[in-house]
Amino acid sequence: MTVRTRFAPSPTGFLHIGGARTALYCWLEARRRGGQFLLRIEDTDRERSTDEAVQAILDAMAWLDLSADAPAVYQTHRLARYKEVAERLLAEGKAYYAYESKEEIEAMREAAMAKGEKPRYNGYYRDRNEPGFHEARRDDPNRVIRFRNPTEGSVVFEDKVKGRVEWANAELDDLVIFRSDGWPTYNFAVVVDDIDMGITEVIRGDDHVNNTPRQINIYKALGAPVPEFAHLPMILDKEGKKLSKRTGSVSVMEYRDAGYLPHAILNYLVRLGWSHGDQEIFSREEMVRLFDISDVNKAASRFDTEKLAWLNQHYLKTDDPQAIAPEFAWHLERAGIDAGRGPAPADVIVALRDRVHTLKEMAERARIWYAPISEWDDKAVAKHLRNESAVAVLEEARVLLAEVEWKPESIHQAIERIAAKLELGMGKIAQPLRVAMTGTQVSPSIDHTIYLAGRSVALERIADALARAQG
RNA sequence: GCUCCCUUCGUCUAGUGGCCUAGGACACCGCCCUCUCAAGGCGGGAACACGAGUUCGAACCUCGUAGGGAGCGCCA
Repeated sequence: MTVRTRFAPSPTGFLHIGGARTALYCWLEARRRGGQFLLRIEDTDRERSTDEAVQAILDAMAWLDLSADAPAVYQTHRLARYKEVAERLLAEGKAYYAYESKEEIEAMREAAMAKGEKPRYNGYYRDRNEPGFHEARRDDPNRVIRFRNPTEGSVVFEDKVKGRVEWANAELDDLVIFRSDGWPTYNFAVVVDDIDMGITEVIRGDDHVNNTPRQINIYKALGAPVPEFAHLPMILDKEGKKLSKRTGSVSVMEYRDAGYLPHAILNYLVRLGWSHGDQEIFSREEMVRLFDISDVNKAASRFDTEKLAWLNQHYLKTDDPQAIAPEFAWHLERAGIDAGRGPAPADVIVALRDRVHTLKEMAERARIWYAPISEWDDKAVAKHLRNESAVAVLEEARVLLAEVEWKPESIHQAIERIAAKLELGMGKIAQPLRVAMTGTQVSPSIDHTIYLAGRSVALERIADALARAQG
């Protein structure tokens, strides 16, 4: 039997970090075992689902390059099928109509809580099947369909992450499977879909563990094979609280905006709750080959942006600059920088990748090569430009850089010649030139900084700096 | 309240009864390198929640305790 996993988000917002990890694990498990990864949009909550959210989730999945093996399934397109299955359950006596109002249900819950019991439905209509009873109530606005849950015994399943979980049926009540508005509820739609889609491995967040026994009972009532389950622990924020916008970014696409590479995010996520010995760096191929859902940890883990940043820089440093260039260009544009005139983005990446953790930061630092210096650091000017040796250095540079072959190595040699001629250390040479080229005292190595500016811009800036040094 | 789940350095984790005076990574600190900033190299501090038990021996097994989390919807 082919392994089939699915990622089933409800489109009520963007794809968040936790969802992305769930999707990744589903994708990896399917890939490693030569199976299929499917996508299902759980949009039965018509109040909160939006088309924009669907698109946002699809976009994020595409950016992370987690592709599904079939077009997405939308629950709203499957209403007829849910009705058909519910009718069957009704006909077989495995489900029944109930007519309590929401207020009555609420009162029932409160009464149970007051007695120190678990709030459950009392099964009032469970056995009301005298002739004509339900026909008379066909149009009751409160009519729902409830699942007739077994009352005895227990449900046992072997969770691939949590291990053996056992649940007494006595703890479960008769859940609503069809609402009074004519739409199925989550627990029912999920089971029908997973059966119809041939899902063999249900991988999802562990906030669903409690739903699993109920769902297994529905599988059994339907006579369908029960899939394997794997419940992933939560991802918490730095403080150990539930991830929320208050304490940092939660949306995958916000991380794109912040300058992270998709692969860095994937690598971070795959290591959050899973490991392969001491290995930290995983190519996509290695992830697919080594990942095993059974090796996932049971405990929740915290999202640490600093480690993500380290990984991001690792990939900035080791990936082919040409491969990163398009994403970098996207950030340049986003920063309002016109990359049309100026150095090749790949060259800029090489110059800056040891110095920044994100592409956003890189774009900001790259500005000096694509636009005029907008701001001069007064301290830098005072310290490195306003002295005799600086003037001498700049004058020598103006001459040499006008004729040197325009490549970093030659520029480097030219600078060394200046140092030798003026009998100055590199510090006395590089800093004035750096201030001249950037307006600040921080930049990549001075030869590359000059090279990336291009000859005409470099000479212009030196002339400008000379004016400042003397004025 | 009830049910279920979880607990190794600050963080992510290795560890499945002797290889553990508990390993790696991020972060932090120090030194080296150095034209600035980084990157890099070398080194350092830092953890088995607690208590019983089983055993010749326990981070690993059992039971309690404490702490944390999830769920208990006509939300998903």
